[in-house]
Amino acid sequence: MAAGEGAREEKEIFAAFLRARGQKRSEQREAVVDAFLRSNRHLSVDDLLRLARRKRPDVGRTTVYRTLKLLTAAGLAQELEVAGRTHFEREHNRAHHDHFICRSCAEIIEFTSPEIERIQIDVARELGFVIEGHRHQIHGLCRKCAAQAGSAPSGTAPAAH
Amino acid sequence: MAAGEGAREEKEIFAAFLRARGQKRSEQREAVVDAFLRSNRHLSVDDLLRLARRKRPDVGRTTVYRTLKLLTAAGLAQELEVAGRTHFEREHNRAHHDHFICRSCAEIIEFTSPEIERIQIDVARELGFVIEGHRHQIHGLCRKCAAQAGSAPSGTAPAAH
DNA sequence: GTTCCTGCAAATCCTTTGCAAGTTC
DNA sequence: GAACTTGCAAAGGATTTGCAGGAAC
Repeated sequence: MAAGEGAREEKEIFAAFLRARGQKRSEQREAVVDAFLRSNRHLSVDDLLRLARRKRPDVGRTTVYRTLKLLTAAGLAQELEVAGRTHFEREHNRAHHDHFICRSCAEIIEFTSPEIERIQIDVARELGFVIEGHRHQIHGLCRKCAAQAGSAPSGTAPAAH
Repeated sequence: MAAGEGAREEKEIFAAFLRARGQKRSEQREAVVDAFLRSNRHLSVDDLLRLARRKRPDVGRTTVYRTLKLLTAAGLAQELEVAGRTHFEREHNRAHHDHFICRSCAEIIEFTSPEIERIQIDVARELGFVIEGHRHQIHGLCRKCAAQAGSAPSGTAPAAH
């Protein structure tokens, strides 16, 4: 696993974040944070609970919820709604990206588009809107599932509403 | 209220939709549908319940949920997540649009961008992804709230992640 | 020692479902 | 009359909160 590249920096940020708010560290919290930073995927609360418990079997679900709140507040995590379920992903220093979500296999494919970014900013400026973040999800079928689903020529995108 | 322009057409579509599935009409269902089509805003389930009850005080929350499912299946409504709450908006014959959502006053501003549409389709094609729909929300502060929030020169959009 | 953290269980909140009674066709 | 709808109440599932005990500072 060559996962933890930036993890050190993020852990420091998190530690500073806690210090600034007069909060303390704890073994369980650390297990959750480590598991979260070690992963590069989109995790549900249960995913993270499972991962954290590999290190510390006594981590409770409540702690995972609370820690995710902290990570989000610290700017290290971002919430993401997938099929009604809340997921989280690392956020720090990540290039902005949007998501394709396959409704069949639930795979999440990330993509970036500087053009879309730019257009958004333009439109926001016109409206006087100050952008703080955004959430952009496209749902449909990934290549594999589309192929399985039968004909579905991938060149003809059906009504994208 | 000059609201119900296309409502007639939509009511017909809905009626046909029900017929095609061997389902029946009912007073309550009609009250919900009317309230929904009369509104042009983004409604929560409770909003719609309240509106529908103005016509028929005996409409139950369950019926609102069930009717919204039907409207969505019929392509007349679209789900929309706002601050963790599910909202619905009319969908039929509406140009596709995305949403700015103000985190301060919760106002929802719609915007459209054919460019973004086009780029999405291009990217999807590259990935072999078949688009069925998408959800694009930008959150931040609307002009009013940004002004109130103090300095915040609207020209300088802060880190849009 | 004080303050914060934890897990559990209970409480919430939103949404769905089972069911008996009422409607629509 | 058969099939569909309804509202209620109960069930579900996700997330939050109250609390007594334990850990960090």
